[in-house]
Amino acid sequence: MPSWLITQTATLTNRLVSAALAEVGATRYHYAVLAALDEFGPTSQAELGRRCHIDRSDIVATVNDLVEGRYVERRQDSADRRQNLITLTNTGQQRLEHIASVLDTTQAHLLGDIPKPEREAFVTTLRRILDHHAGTAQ
Amino acid sequence: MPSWLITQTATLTNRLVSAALAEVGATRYHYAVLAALDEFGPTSQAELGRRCHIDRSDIVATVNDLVEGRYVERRQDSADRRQNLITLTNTGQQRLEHIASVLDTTQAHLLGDIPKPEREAFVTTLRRILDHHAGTAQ
DNA sequence: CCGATATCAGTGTTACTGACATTG
DNA sequence: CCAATGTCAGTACCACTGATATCG
Repeated sequence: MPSWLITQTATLTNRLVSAALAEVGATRYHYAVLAALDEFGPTSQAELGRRCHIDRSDIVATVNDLVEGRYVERRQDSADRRQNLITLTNTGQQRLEHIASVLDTTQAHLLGDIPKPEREAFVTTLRRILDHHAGTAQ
Repeated sequence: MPSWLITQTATLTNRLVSAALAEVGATRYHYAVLAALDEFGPTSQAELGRRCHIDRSDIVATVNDLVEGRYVERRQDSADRRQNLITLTNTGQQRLEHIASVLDTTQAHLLGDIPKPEREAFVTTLRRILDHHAGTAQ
């Protein structure tokens, strides 16, 4: 049953990833938001949520954490005062690189001896499934 | 980042699967335990936990639910009185088939237009990852 | 005494829901 | 008036931890 395999694999992945991130005091949400800011530049919270598939409510808490660590800055958008513009700081940039290197190690451990072509096909399929549901799933 | 894709896919999968199961009043744990009983016959709770990768504590609650619905029976093993032997009832057998058909539909929706060979390769890789960590992860 | 089993109580994370005030 | 945004409180499920009692 593929769905069971997917969730089992995800459980395993989450255990490894969470443990690795916990050692540097981060969470998956922290990484996702930092990476999105690095890729797309200053972004509103609602937009961050859409890009990372994270709920608006959870973005609030995540950004609170990141502001506290001086990894991002939150300021009101003067053009649309409903929105907060979140920007990555230099410290945040370094933080992201650190977290990414930790995740690289974890990834290698997770995928172990899977040969590269199979690994790439696997990633392609994951991406295809997600893309296929991109419209229906926020 | 593969691990991010895996967890995103799992989130999507869980949303679809949980929604489908909720409509028939079931959970993923219910399905896993019923399926394990169908495959392996009467089993102790600890063994169920190992087979399904579910914690012993959670097996207790799951079996409680299933006993309440008359889907399984729990009785003490006369050979080893520490153990409860859990057996699938006829009602439970029907329940399992019903849930499985619901999941089949969900699965088809999830995997959408992925061609069969790619689908099989995907499942193979999932299995390989899980097997590779079978020793380290209970 | 040690190990395995079942149970219970409780924790933490993730994902989500509903409500509200503010702004466009 | 309606829609979007940010915030807060609370819920549900999943995974896990620790303690306890029983039994082999």
